[in-house]
Amino acid sequence: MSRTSQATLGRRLYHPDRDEIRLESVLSALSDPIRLRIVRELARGHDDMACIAFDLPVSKSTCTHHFRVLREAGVIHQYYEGTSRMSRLREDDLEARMPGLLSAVLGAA
Amino acid sequence: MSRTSQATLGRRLYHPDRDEIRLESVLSALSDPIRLRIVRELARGHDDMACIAFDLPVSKSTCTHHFRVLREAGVIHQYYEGTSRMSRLREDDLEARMPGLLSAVLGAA
DNA sequence: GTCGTATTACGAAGGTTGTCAAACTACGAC
DNA sequence: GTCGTAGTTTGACAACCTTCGTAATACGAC
Repeated sequence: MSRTSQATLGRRLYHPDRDEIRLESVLSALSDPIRLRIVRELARGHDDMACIAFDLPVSKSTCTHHFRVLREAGVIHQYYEGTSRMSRLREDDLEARMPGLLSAVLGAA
Repeated sequence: MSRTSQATLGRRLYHPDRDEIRLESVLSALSDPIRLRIVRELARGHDDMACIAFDLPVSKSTCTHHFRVLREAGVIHQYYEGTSRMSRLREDDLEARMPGLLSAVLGAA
């Protein structure tokens, strides 16, 4: 304990490198309606968003779970800002690895 | 019994209509490595293919299962031809419902 | 330090998925 | 008719996924 502001750094969040992002994982991450909704909101979303801003119809722990799946698949980037966890779409990385995929998903009915 | 060539017709295969194809189902269907491999082969594939032509590293029943998932998601169309079951990508339907998705998936690493 | 907020971690229930083997059905060739 | 080939169906199993509640943690404000 002790070290006060180390904690934020201590809470490490795994993010795959750009070239570690796997198509299967991304598709799988996007195949859940709640996660799709998160991604759509992030895409519409003008700015990075805290988890709480999404107002999802699930419990807090389930929410954490879905954000983790998206992050570990490489779809979103997350970082701590005070007590909140901000999320941002990894649009550039996705576009580099699977060109057109994200926009096709967002554009679909 | 009796009616000889009725049987092929009797074995009905469910296919969703074009406008029943759901994004989540398609993404989920494509998120499995074996199914992705099937789709890639079909896309490269010049012609409709029988299941056996794929030479997949799984048992027959598992094979049946994967083809069914693809068919019920609306990704492929299947029909009987003698003792074989032929498969074909529903490229037009997919393109109409989720433009660019299939080619993005096929183009990805 | 204490308190409140945002979030994570743990553990469990319930459902779905991928896999197989064994038994079965449908068709074509003979 | 019989035989072989292609595929299905059933039933099983382990692994995973989604969900939750509860307990714990990290930070900001006081």
